[in-house]
Amino acid sequence: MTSPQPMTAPVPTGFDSVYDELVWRGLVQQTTGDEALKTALDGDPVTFYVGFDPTAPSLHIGNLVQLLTARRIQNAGHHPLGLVGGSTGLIGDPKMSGERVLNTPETVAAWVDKIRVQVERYLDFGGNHPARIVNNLDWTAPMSAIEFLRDVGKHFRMGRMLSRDTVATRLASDEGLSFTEFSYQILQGMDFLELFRRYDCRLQTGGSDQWGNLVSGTELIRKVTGTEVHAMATPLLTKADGTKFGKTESGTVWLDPSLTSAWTFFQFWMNADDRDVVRYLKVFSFRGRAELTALEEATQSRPHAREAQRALAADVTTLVHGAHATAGVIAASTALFGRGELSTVDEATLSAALGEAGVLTLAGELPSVVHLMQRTGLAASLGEARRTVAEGGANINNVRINDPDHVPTRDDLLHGQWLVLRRGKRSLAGVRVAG
RNA sequence: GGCAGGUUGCCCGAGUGGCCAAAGGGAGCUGACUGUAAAUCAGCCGCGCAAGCUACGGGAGUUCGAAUCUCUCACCUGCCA
Repeated sequence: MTSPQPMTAPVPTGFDSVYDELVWRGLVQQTTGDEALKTALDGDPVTFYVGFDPTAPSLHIGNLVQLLTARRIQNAGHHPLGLVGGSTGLIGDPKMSGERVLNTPETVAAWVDKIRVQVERYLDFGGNHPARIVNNLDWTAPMSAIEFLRDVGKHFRMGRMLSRDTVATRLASDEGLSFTEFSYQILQGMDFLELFRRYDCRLQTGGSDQWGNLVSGTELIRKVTGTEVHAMATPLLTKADGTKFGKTESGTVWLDPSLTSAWTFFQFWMNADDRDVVRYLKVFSFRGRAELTALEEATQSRPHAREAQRALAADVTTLVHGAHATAGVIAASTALFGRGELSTVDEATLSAALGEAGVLTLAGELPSVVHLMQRTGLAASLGEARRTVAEGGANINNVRINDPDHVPTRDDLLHGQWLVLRRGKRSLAGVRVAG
């Protein structure tokens, strides 16, 4: 994260109504009332909130959907509240797959700090309708069990709570469901009520998996105050090939550069399927309707040029990692996936590129190609590296290596110290020979 | 607490004494075709150059030889208390 404030003034979206824009971008799965929500968003500034539980040391690109949706609503003139779940993170939202392991309060507190910083990056804290960060631990921690049960619990009906999809599934499962996790929906409902009281917050947004929790809040507010407030859920992003969005072979795509490098992050978007790329642009890019329509047309008429993928990768990487890192990654990609003119790449670009891909630093005798592949992590074992060589998938400086015992020489070093090691078409690593 | 069934490689799943590093499927990897795409086709897919080593829930046995048989421990499932 190079700057806490990557986004400049709102760009024209091509829409008069932010609600219409959200629908067009495919961000509206379900609301408490489409017409009522549209009217509210087209009117005076509304305070709304979106929450993130600290279940990991970083947010990931699934959470980014929520952050950018909030920013779009803010750009339309509304006040966002970014909530970090200091209390809900201690309890755990029930998952279909089974009971969560509780994290220690120290761990949760540490993650809260990291996630707060990430949330701050995507909202605007200046201007006429600044964002604000809140932590639900602030109002939950001081509350006594008696207050919780009398003032909040009394408004929740067991039938309703038990009918929740996740709850019903878990109760029917072998593992069952703890009272702790069962209570989660009450806590989240309470958050909305509290934010309504403190800030007149009237809208909560979240992923479609949060729908029950969102409604838990609107219902609580109606019962306690008689006021109708809104909730909006975004759909789960899908991939055309049916696999889960947001994962690579090596796992979740995180926003934290120490968990997912800018290079890996960029490649993730660059590799988007033609069938998915326009939908992703609508969700993750701030380009307006006219531009996105042009990119959609480009994908259809000139798919090989992959203009939409380039725009998507550049836009999202810039948002998350900053313009500087993105420029480096683009230079890197152009050089390393180019036509083998590696010698023409200047050392600074090469060094930055390989730095993103991963570098193994060596001194002394150069090892053979299979050892290099194994030590850079391109192959999990020497045997796998040998197989790759036998299959014709091993390259040094864009030259295919057919002998597993091939040892590069000093003459092969680019700029006197670099080797570009590639497995297959996409997996790259750098080797830097010191001394 | 009793009785019955189960625990196999990243996942699912076959295998009931040697021909088992373990069928088949999925995932993954590589090549061809391409566009750092999709689809398709082909090969690969425990570790090791190899000899060999490790592996079928943990441990102990029987046997020339065990994923397969015996004992035991742990966990899961179903039925009965």
